[in-house]
Amino acid sequence: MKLATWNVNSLKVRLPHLLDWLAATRTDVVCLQETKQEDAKFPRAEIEAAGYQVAFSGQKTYNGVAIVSRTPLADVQAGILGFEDEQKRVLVATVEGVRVVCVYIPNGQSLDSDKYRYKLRWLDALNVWLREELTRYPELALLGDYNIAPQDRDVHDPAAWAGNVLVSEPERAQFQALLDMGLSDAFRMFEQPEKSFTWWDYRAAGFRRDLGLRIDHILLSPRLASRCVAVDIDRGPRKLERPSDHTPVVATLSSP
DNA sequence: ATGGCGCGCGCAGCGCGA
Repeated sequence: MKLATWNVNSLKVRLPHLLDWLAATRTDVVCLQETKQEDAKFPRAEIEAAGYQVAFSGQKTYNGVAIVSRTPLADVQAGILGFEDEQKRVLVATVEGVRVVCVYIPNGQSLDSDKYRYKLRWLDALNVWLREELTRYPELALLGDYNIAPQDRDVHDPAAWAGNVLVSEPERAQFQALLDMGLSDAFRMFEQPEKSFTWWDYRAAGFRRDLGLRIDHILLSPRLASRCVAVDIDRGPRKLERPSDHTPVVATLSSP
């Protein structure tokens, strides 16, 4: 089972990339972020015609998440249970016994911003809800754009990023809190190349110069971590014409 | 590098992303 996450930065623009990528990689489940489309305009028919099912929770202009799966999606729920939030950032569904949690964690903008305080409150709520969800679903995968680079090795230039959102200590502590509840950063379970990034700034030729960050992650519960045989960043889509600024991360799980 | 790009909205130029 191939389980992936990809911030597409507008599904309207990136739908051809998504369909080509699914056909080429035969990915079983992909969590999408920043679809930027209200549900009435979601391209459900195109995705279904490609042989996939899809659940989505979107809004105009900003945010928006979706889960695309070759096999049926059950018990779909949008949002963090018990946390009021107008922003569409969370979608959860069960696929082949796996509780798939798709998240678009807030960016935070800057350390002195209200958006940063929202990000930390949001992460608190996610933590509380996930602990409950984990007890109910021992096979749980948390995939998405975390907007957190967990360690300095996940940052092309840690000195330049010091004091910025995505690398601040409180955010990294929140990421660590997810690991402390028993989840594993699946990417780091394996030997990986140095400078492994999932996002590169559109500006200043960020991708060509490899000025990136690793901020898209797949966290796995112990039961799923024991089934995980590989995790890879697929830089292919980032090389296409009009790419998303993020590229997919893919985990391969062996059969239960 | 703190601009530079790309997106949505909507038809100019701004807010936002990371």
